[in-house]
Amino acid sequence: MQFSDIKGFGEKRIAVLKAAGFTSPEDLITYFPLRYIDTSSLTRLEDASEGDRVVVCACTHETPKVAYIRKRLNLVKVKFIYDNKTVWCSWFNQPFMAKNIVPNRYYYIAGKLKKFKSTYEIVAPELIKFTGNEPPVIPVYKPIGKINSGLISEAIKAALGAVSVDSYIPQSIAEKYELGNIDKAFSAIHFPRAMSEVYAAQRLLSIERLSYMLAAYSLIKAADSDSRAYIYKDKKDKVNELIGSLPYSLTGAQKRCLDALLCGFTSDKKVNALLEGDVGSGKTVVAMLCMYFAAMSGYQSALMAPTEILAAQHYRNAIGFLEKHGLRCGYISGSMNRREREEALFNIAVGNYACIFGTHALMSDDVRFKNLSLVIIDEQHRFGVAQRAALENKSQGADSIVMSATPIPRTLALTLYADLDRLVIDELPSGKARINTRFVPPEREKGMWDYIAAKAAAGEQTYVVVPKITSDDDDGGCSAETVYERYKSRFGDVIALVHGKQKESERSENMRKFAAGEIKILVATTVIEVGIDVANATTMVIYDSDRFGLSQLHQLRGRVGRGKIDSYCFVLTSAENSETRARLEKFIACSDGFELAEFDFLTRGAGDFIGYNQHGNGGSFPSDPGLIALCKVIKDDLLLDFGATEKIRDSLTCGRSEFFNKLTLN
DNA sequence: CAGCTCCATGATCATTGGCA
DNA sequence: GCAGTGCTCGCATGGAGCTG
DNA sequence: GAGCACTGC
Repeated sequence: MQFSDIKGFGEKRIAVLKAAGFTSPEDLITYFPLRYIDTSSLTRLEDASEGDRVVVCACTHETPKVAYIRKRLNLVKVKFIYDNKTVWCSWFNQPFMAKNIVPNRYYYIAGKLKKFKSTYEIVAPELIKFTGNEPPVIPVYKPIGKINSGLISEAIKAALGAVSVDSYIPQSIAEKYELGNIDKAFSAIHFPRAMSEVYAAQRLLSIERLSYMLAAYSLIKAADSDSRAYIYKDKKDKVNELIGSLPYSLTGAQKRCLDALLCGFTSDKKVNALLEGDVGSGKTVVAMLCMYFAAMSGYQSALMAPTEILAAQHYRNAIGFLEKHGLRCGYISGSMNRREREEALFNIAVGNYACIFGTHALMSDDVRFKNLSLVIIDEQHRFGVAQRAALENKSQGADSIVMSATPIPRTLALTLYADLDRLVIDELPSGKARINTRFVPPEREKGMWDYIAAKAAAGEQTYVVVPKITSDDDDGGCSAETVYERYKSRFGDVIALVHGKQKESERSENMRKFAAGEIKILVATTVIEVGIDVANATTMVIYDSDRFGLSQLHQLRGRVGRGKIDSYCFVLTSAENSETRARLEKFIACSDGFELAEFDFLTRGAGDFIGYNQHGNGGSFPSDPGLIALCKVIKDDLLLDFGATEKIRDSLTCGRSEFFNKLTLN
């Protein structure tokens, strides 16, 4: 089937679609609606609040006309009547709307509600003619170039009529778990007769997708022979020697994880581990000790980081650490010039470098290792199935360790990383300061200020974190700017503001001043979440704390207490409801990132941990722990089914696993 | 820093003719 | 193939935040 | 006004 078979698609539009990566109508099947307009459930505007998406059915009695307000701005504003009540609809710069709207005809009007006193208004709503036989639920797609939602819908309709989607889950298993038919689910997602059909279909697609992924992981793991290709000499004593020479001692958790890894290396099975630890728990040292161990047997090891900055940082650390102990370290990144790159490639290939650091450039084809026995990947949650398969391929026979800094909830990790041995560094280095967390009700804010002032006088510093930069959207929350002004009038000049919209120079200058202690109070958005380390900062204030996930709050809290002085984290909120209170209670009571992550996961689902790269929610990742558990069970059944296993294996080798493997973690 | 996408803004505040 | 007609659908811009 | 289908050449 071709686009040209569909009415409305000519030369230009087909070109647009091709440019967007859609070669045929079938490709559009996984282009899910952004949202739906449900004409079967009309909104009572009295019950709706500002900003809600509403749908009403109304007509106007007047002939609309265009008001020319000034150059380049005109307005069509029409009084629509529904149910004896008035809704104003305005269209800016769309003068043609005036002649499109026929008086005394009924329309469905869908858009975001604005309220003023007792009047309702919708700016630039969608207008759908009421005919009495239109579909009850109308899908809305994100336009592709200048191709509008309706046209996309037409193409999908044609495609769905011409092909059928088949499931990775065989009939028998689908029946066993009452999953329903995936082909029908695709139709339901695009052309639902009621919203309930959409939800059911989304659920099914999620299940299909995750169980596919899980099965694929298992297959990748199984295809990769478990037995090791590189035999290490038992040089644990050398590693211990190195540990002894460190200016600090390892924590119990670090030792435990390292031991487990070293035991793995010297066993006859390959190591596939997930090494998790909070920021500051010392994962990197463990990683480097492993690299050292590999080098003691004459092998190469590689550490891959997600960004150039991190890769470079690891490399610098390595120079100060591993090179001192006689190991040559190399670095490779995409931004090297030709000469540097070639030199690096040469040294890697002949084995001059024992330990190699870099970004994903490490994975490119021209990088050839002499004898790579260990691959360590730092903080990559962005790898889908395909990449994981590719990496497995690249590092044939090598041990691999995946490091993650964001605590992944246990339940989720056990599912997604079922093929990896999970090691957790759940202990922070001793000698670190305690952090006390307190809830500050509004009436105590003044008292808190006095505390901050006292601390500032004593030379200690404070972070003030706010969820957003400006407050023009005015949803009632605090903004960095308003809080900054308030603090400025209270504390004077010892204060600075930092946010993502500032010029880099301004931001880094403020950061520098804070780090140097010239500034005592830093008002900031979440830009400070990572990569700032000021030992003298002992107080953290978080406004509108309900707007952050628990894990994020935990990350923020980790910015203080980095020196020896005990620290405080104050959380404020204007939210009253019991659920947000419960979350904050949990945060206050608990200082373990993993526990918080788990709590977030169980109460709010996986949304905070998993990013989608799909439009709308069709087939997004199941965020419900119960559903994830179900997928695990289905995965096991899939692996027992020969036909299903073959199908999945095929999809992997063809690199054609389509949308079912496009999931990314963040 | 650049380039991208998403999203709010744009005019007024009431709909309307008689009263003070 | 191409010109002409008539159909349907249709804003433009800037700020904010994210990604490379 | 853009893009497309349709008609008539």
